[in-house]
Amino acid sequence: MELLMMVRKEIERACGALGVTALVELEHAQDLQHGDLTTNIALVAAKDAGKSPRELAQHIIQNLAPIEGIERADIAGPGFINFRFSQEYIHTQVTHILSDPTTWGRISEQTGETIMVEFTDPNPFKAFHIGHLMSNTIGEAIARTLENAGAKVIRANYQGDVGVHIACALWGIQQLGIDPHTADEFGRAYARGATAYKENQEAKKEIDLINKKLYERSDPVLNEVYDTGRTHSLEAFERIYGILGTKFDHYFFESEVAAVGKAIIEAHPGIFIESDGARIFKGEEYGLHTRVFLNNKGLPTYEAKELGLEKTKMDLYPDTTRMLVVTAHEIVEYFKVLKKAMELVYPDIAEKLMHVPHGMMRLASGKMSSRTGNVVTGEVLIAALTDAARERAKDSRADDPERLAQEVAVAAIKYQILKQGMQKDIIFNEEQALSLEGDSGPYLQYTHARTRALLRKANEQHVTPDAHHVVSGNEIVRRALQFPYVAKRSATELAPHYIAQFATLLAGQFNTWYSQEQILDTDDTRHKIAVVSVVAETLKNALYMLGIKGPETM
RNA sequence: GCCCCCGUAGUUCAAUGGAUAGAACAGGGCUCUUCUAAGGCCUUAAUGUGGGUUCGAUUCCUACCGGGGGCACCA
Repeated sequence: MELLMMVRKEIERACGALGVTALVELEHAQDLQHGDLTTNIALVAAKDAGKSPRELAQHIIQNLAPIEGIERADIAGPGFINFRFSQEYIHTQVTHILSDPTTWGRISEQTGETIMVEFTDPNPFKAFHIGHLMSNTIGEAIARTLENAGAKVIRANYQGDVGVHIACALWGIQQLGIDPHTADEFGRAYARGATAYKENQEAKKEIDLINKKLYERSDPVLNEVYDTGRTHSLEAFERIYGILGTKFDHYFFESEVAAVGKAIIEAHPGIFIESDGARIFKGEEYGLHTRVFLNNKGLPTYEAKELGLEKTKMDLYPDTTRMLVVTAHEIVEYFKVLKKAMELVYPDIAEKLMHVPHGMMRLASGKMSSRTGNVVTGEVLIAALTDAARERAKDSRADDPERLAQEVAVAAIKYQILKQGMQKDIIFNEEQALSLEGDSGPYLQYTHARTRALLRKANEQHVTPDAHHVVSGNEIVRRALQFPYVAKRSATELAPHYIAQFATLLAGQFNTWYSQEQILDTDDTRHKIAVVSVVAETLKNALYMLGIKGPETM
């Protein structure tokens, strides 16, 4: 990273000397044939300089002072200037990676920041479906990417434990005679209640009554069912978090932020005006749309609760410098209204808040909906994948095949979500989801396990890595050296898929090399083991950032 | 109707305004007497349409077409 800055400074100096003032963009080359670093400065500045791009590039190169770590600079294509790392630089970097593998890839861009990342957000008494799996996967990866960049991260989970949807579920539990001690059937109960609420006037009245009683906590029998069910629902979620590898620092509940939100609305009558007995915010005045914050019964809606939530977050964690809310993009428009309202009510908090929308998990059969029960639950998907992975794990070298099967299953799910840009929906395809081959999480795990096996063998043979003048596998090492840059981009753009793409590219390069070269028992084994080590540590740390386990054996 | 997101091989996805648009899956053909075949090699195949900006557009702007989401008391 430091070298990149030095090179950029030197280009700027050389350009300045030539009277060229354009912004210098220096990037890692995508195609390593071109070199390691590349700039398009000559193409950008050619017109102003009154020279052809290649001619200008030539002048810039002639003005460059030697840079330590750079072997040479040359012109290519329409006028790119490409820089190549020197062997000494590569050697230094590899030595550094081998001596301190755990910090490899770590950067300091977000040092000093305290960032709260809210994600997953399932509702008790409702199914934990693959949409929640998606939010959890993306949120955890973002959290880890930010931690890698030096930030202190607070993982938060916000859950709707009050409101009509809960009343629907409780009604369903009563109707179907479901035991509130087991959360398995809650999804079905909710679907039953939600359907009845829409289609059946009698049921709607009953459910509204339940909702009122819950709000007042006036019915001891109902309270008992609610409290028991809530506890077991949350415990069921906790089991899934355990499998997925997320540990939350704090759980926020609608029940505790509702009053906070309501108070804020009432304290700002000029912003949240009365209309048809409700309190609304006129988003239209800001090019957005109008939303209801308190309904005509004076009860806080989602919007009001959200207002209370962000305030509660800051009260609890006053050192927070940024607050991210990771959700599906279906609430993008709501969130804009919320953000505008917050800017008027508490601008200092609003400024820190950022909505991070991701695509939706959808089924081939249409939109997933817990209201109709048309959902694939997280547990079902994990179980199906674990079954598939177990078949393979039987023939593996793992000490604990069952554990491996689960780690592979989680990797397969997470990678499928993280390999693509977050904004896009994922059409859930069972066949593809169950695939453990090709461009997949297990592919990365397998490659990692393969590197570890080589390192174990090398260790048994007392072969130590030698980072000097790595010849075979040189291009793999040069690719790996881009890791911190990729990590930086992921952190600043909140886009973990760059890590996933990078890891797959590196793994592919390694596997090709592996199939062509003998690693152990050759003259340059010590150099090759250095390459293997670099790949192993890079993949391990990249997988960690994605929230995927890197087993030692497979 | 208004607002937001998305249109890339048969399919699922990549591509920082740049160099020959990359992978994987599916199809066809090879490859374990050698360090992990969940691997590797070969092979066919794509930027929705029309304008514009630019030295250069998958990327930015615009219109249209297609898909998705949202648009007042659910979340």
